[in-house]
Amino acid sequence: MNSKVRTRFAPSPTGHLHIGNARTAIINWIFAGHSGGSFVLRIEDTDVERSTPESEASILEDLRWLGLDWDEGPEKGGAFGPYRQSERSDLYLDHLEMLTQKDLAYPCYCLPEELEARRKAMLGKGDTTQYDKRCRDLTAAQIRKFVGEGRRPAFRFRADAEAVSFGDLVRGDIVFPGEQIGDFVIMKSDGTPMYNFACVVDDHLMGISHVIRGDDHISNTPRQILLYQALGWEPPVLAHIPMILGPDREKLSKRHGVTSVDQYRTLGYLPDALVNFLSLLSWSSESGEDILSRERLIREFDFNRISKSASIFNVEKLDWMNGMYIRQMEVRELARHLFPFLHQAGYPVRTAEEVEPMAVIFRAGMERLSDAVEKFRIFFAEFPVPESVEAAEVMQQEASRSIYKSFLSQMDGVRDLDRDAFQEIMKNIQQETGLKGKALWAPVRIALTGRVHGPDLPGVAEILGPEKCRKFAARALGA
RNA sequence: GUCCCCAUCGUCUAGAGGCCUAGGACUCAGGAUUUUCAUUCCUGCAACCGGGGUUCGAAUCCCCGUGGGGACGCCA
Repeated sequence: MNSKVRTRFAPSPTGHLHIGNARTAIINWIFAGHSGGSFVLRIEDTDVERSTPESEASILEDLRWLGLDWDEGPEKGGAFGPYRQSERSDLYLDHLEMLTQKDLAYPCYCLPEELEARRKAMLGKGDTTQYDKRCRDLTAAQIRKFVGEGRRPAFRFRADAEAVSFGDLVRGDIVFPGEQIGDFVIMKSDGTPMYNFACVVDDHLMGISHVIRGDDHISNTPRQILLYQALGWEPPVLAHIPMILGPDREKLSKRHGVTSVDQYRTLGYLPDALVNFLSLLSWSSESGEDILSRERLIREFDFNRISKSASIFNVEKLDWMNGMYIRQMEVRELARHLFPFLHQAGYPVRTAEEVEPMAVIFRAGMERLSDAVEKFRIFFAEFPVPESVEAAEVMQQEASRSIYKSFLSQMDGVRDLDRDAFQEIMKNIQQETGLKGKALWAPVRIALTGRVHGPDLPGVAEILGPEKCRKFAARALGA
């Protein structure tokens, strides 16, 4: 008996990586790390209609961006491949054969339209909508007739259990009445396997020890348990984690707006913050702390600390957390993260290095990386434009004009304008004009940045440099 | 409709019978620091869905309601 922990994340490539799936991936990744096991990535592309290579590529990219590296899977290989279900057809066919041999699966010639009509009728009567088993025991003649009509069969599992129960790591024992489970399709008429079937075959063959997935899969589980039993296999340990809901308390979906990982990346969220935040939905550290490094997440993870109830995605807390990560990050690294946003905004930045000083003075007020576009504008504008009536008014005041004159004369001949030099100049202006505090600083800030508020002014002036400072002050006087 | 799951501040949560006049975090309000804003720090507002049990004692255990969610596909 191999006791090594193996978890898996099995997305279907039918769109971008969704925030809810990302959370599932995170827990799987964390638990594998926690147990010293392996994290397997498997692509469930059995839906020929909706699966696309582009989606697969984007999901892989998002996973990598989140830092959820997989030990086995596409582009990585491994001893249990292939890792795309579309490349494992033979396996499903073989196991279907095993089931039909044992008469646990049978061909069903019903057409989708026929099934749909019957399902509607059942729903109208208020019954459980499940297959009426009419193809269960077809005679050879009946089969010939269907084949003659050109029908290709799907295969259904013969579900006769009285009840199905299974243990769940977060919920304990769950029991489903057998009559609730109809004869479900395991192989489509086009020869591709259905989710429940492929999932069971692959999880077993890939040696998956723990299946950790969203609790919307709970009602699938009894069907899968039946398949494990039919195939003579031991089911893996199951853990159904609560779902993430939108603000309206419904399953998070596209109509809730921003729900995919790539959108959060574009908006300026850090992967560390997103991973930390998502891991805290339905899970909490024993210490009660919120800011947790990946190392701590991995070390402190415990299924006993996963709550059973669904949680609502609360962007405000993510914003706060992202700000915390921005503030605690090394400046060099922050600048590297900021660079693409500034570059894309059209600012003439050449290297991440030249962004560092700006990052230093503005980081305290940032929640998202993209905030830098707006905040850093003052460093790239040809001239600062007063951004409010208040600013414009202050600039016109007589007291401000005397400050600007004094500032200009103080700046005469200044070549290096570091913080201390600027501080010195301000002190001199204070003596010259008799103005101090806000009355002194606000006009200067407005002249240099066009704004009433902003970070520490000496720092701003240092980055602007003496040339611009002179130019802007003169402009303020002339305006 | 049927089945399954869930239920503590607005939100994320702590709580595994007495440590609970229910703790923390986000948000919000007020204050301190500061040339402004922000950061940081301090203070405050704010919750055990309802009803029955069990028990000396229940947010915690049981039952029934109610509410919410999920599933019921030749989707995953």
